Amino acid sequence: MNKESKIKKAIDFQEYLSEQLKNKNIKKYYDKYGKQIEIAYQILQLRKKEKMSQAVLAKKLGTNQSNIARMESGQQNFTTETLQKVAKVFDRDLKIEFVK
Amino acid sequence: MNKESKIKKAIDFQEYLSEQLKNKNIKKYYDKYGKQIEIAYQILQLRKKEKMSQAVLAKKLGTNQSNIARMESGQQNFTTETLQKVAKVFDRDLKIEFVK
DNA sequence: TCATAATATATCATTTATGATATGTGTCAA
DNA sequence: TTGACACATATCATAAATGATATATTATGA
Repeated sequence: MNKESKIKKAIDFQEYLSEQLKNKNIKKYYDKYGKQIEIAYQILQLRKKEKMSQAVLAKKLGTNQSNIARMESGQQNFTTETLQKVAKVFDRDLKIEFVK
Repeated sequence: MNKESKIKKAIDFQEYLSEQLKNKNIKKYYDKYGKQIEIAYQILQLRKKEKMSQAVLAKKLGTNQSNIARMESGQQNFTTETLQKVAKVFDRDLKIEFVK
């Protein structure tokens, strides 16, 4: 079975991802940006769940809509302070750990 | 039982912390800086466990000793990129979540 | 004690995250 | 169609993270 058909057969994101990461370039990119894409997605999900617009979330965070769009675009290298603010808005605890 | 003696009787850090956080000023400070102090501590522990000096860790991270000291002092508002680099050095996965 | 390593602190330059405004694009309901 | 809303993107200024060097302080072993 070649790579393409393996990918087509992939049943979930994890499987798809591990296949993609066999490509050195993708791997390198992922090591650097993967985490922030993941965070971006989490924030988007939290916001959607509350049926909140970017503008409203922005106000709650003390910033502006364009900043939220940037945050959710996955191009953001967040600081812990920013993540803390987001957690507070959504009444969550921010968990940051180095796990084996 | 007054506050002081409660604190003295505190058996662990969590208990001590929740007592301290009843003070509004401490609470406010903690909301802003608590997470980074926690991270600082985690990094220190990882480094100590490997019996690694700040200078050696610095080299592995592509930075310098003073920067590690700053990181471990708890005055650092880390970015996810920095945390990713640390995770990589210690062969860990960085976990960032918003938990209920 | 002394020498040396380890860590902390001060300071500066540079890069980057964030705040902010403006504007473009698409959607949807009236 | 038009107007309002939601989101994306471009750009700029500013604050802050990080890189870097020097030096002070502390810990530790000979």
